[in-house]
Amino acid sequence: MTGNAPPAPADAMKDIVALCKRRGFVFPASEIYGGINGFWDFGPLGVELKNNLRDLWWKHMVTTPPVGPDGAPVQIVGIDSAIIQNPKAWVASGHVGGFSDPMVDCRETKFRYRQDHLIVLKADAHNWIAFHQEASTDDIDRKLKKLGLPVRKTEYERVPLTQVPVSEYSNITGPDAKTKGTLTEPKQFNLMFDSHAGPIKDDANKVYLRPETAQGIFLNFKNVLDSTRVRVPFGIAQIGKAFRNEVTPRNFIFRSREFEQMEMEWFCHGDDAKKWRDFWFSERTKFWQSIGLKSDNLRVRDHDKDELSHYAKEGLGTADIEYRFPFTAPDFGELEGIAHRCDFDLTQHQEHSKQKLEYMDPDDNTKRYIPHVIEPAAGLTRGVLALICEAYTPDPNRPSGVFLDFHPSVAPKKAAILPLMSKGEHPEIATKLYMKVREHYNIDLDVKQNIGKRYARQDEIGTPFCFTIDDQTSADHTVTVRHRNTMKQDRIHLDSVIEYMRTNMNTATGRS
RNA sequence: GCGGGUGUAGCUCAGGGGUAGAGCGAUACCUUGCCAAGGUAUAGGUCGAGGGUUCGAAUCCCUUCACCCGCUCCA
Repeated sequence: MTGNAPPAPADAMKDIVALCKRRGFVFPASEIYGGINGFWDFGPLGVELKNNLRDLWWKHMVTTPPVGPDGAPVQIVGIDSAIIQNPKAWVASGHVGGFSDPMVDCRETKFRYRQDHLIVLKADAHNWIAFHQEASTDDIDRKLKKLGLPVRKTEYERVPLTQVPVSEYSNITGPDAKTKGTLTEPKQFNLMFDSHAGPIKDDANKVYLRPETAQGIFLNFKNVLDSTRVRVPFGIAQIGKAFRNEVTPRNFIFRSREFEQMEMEWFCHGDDAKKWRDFWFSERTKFWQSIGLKSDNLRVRDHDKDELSHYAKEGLGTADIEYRFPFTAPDFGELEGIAHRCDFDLTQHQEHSKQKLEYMDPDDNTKRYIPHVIEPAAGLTRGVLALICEAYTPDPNRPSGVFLDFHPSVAPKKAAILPLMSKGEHPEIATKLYMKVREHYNIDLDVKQNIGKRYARQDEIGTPFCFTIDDQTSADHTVTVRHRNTMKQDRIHLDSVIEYMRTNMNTATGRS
């Protein structure tokens, strides 16, 4: 509203959160009870935005999947599995054993470390020094010197902290500490929520809320093969809630404890994994660009070796599609990971379940193998956040001071019908038009208040088009189209509104 | 989990032991009719929650919750 410059990125996040609440995109969960850390509710506009993204993903994956490298459309089917599965599934997947990271705290420095990241160097019987496993020899020398110990590191015994009994922690000086014995005993941080199936609360009926939707797909691999006519290579897609008991939920809906994933497991022969990984990496990048993440805030990146997950150690690794969120800038945050999971999951489930999960080549019955998996796994919740951040556009030259530059395909409201006056025949014509257009598109009808306030409101929720009925409408059956981004207007015939929206829906930004 | 900050009307914020405030917004009506215009009126708050001190607490003290920033962490 004033002539101020656009807010700095860090401030932008504050404004975005406020806008999301004010206009009904995202509310803090159970807010009237003081909220609950790590949980968020989607409001009337947020759910439309999220559903749009969800439906577009499903369309790109399942309904109209892309054309593969060989020129034929690829084959992907969908499922919707239960959030709670037999707990053995999570033992097999590695989540019960591995989805927890024992942590040690330093009482002196208040730093916290992953126990399995620390190495202990035994300088003598009672002077042990802990280091991060990646500490350079220079770092180690400097630390030894500072503590007055001889610098002879190659001669010292090196032991992972995980192998040091807690009773001997009193000998250890922490990585950033000056005094001995400040490391606490390791604490378990299991990231899986658990519950109990049935009324009795004991270990026998302990169950877990899924920390990823992927496992539900692997558990149904055989069912899908047996009930459909898919042949390798093919994909199984799923969208749904997942739960992680994050130590520190942060950054609005970026890392919450309950979130939504869009995952597709692509089953192929191990020899073809590289080809498909590249294919999906490229397809998934195009997808995000096609729905509006076009700026250089979107980037693609191959994982470093040390980031590889437990299932990808032997494979081609993971490539990330990342977005530069205001709170990560100038860094990027993960939006989607395209992982080569090898045959890890199916092999694990075959071993644990004792069920044959091999694929038999239909052209050659002697060929049996466990397919490899390429997994494009995207965060639906994070996608929504990226769309909002990308759309957020401060503009001091308009009454709202800001507008959301959504691509029309994701905009929660595609258009608003606005009678210029709340009296006379404008509202009647507007209502008629609204009833007609709403059969095709999600739109608003707004009658109250002066036209400027109504345009401002639509700007703030990112509605691409406003159709306004004025006195000329009753004379010659035309309405004005007001474009969100430019605030410019055209006049079109009343009967061509739907056609106009159809032709402009996929391309229109109003910038031209 | 640690350190710092914040919490008063839908939003932005002022107040700082003695009847709860402003601007914007919302609602109704009037006026106007293409970019948050003007007028009149109305509604809306147990000052984040709980406890304590006090004749009296939004204000002082303690506890707690949530959010933000920084650490830490994140398949």
